[in-house]
Amino acid sequence: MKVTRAQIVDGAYELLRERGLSSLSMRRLAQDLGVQPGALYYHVANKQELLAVVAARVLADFPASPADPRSAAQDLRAALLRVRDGAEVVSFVQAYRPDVLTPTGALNRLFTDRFGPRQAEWAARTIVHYVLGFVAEEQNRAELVRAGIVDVEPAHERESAEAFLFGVDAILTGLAG
Amino acid sequence: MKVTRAQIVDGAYELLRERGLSSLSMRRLAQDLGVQPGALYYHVANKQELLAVVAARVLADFPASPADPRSAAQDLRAALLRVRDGAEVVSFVQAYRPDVLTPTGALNRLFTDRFGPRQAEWAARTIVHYVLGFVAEEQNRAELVRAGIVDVEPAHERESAEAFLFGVDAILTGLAG
DNA sequence: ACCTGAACACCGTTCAAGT
DNA sequence: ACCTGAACACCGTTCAAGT
Repeated sequence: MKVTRAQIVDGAYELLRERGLSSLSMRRLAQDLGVQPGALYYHVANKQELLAVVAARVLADFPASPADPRSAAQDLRAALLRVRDGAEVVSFVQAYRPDVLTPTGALNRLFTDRFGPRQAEWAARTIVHYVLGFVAEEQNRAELVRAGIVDVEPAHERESAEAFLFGVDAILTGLAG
Repeated sequence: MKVTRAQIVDGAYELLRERGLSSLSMRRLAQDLGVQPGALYYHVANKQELLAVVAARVLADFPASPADPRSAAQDLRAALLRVRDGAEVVSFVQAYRPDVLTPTGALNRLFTDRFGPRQAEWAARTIVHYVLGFVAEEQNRAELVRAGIVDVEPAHERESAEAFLFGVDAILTGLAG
């Protein structure tokens, strides 16, 4: 059996999207691809590097040049929600591969007319931290509900979106003032 | 050899504090306590439950009744920074044991005079999400530097505190407006 | 060049059997 | 009541040997 790097990345992304982070192991990925675990390491340095590429794919449909910070925040949340544990993976990768995180860069640009470079960066990170924290909690709860560990009905999307925008608008109002 | 639940919790907390989350395994903890891994499960249901108790201890020196949201945010950050991976552990526990998270409750109370109960809750969560996200990134970077994976000099505490407060003040200004 | 087989050093959790 | 011994079903990673 043969695998390409592209197949590995595709497989990892699909595994994450539909089974979640706890199912995304190198061994299971290898099995899905019909190959021995060691074979993956010929195409990929290690799991961290693979996760970085997968995180970039999660963020792929986040627009490169969003119109305004408010819709950028909503787009970021939407992109993260499309993949199980999306926020957790992106948070993890953000720490050691900040360059993968296009949203921070895009938001940064939206603030450079209002702020100096330092504060534009801080403003962008404030939004991103909030969005990642909010969505991570949403998705963690969803995972626990799925696993039957927690039986609290997850809030309806209507209410979640409302709570989400409350925070976004507070931050943006504060940044504007 | 005998262990008490208190010894297990103390040991887990110490292991986390000085060695970090990646060293906090049930097997290593058992070894530190001079006991077989299975023995732990007589005192603790599973690792998740143990982490919930440890997270509560991380937050133990967060004041129960902070004076104002700004100092509450700083106190929360300080409490998290005292323990390696403190933010990650608290974030993880927050999802399935929100009751352990006293900070949200304390912040909630500080907002109830300005807002209705729904919005006070949202306001509190906005702050907490931001703080957890900010500190998680700080600590993740610190871990990667320690591991030699990333060699970027971590920002000085002066600058980190400044960036942190920039976000806190933006959020609080927005909430006030 | 790329993969297999097999190992190394780990995990969390369970449970009969011991004391 | 509490612990041990031993197992089960996993991990990520490495690497000689094969093709």
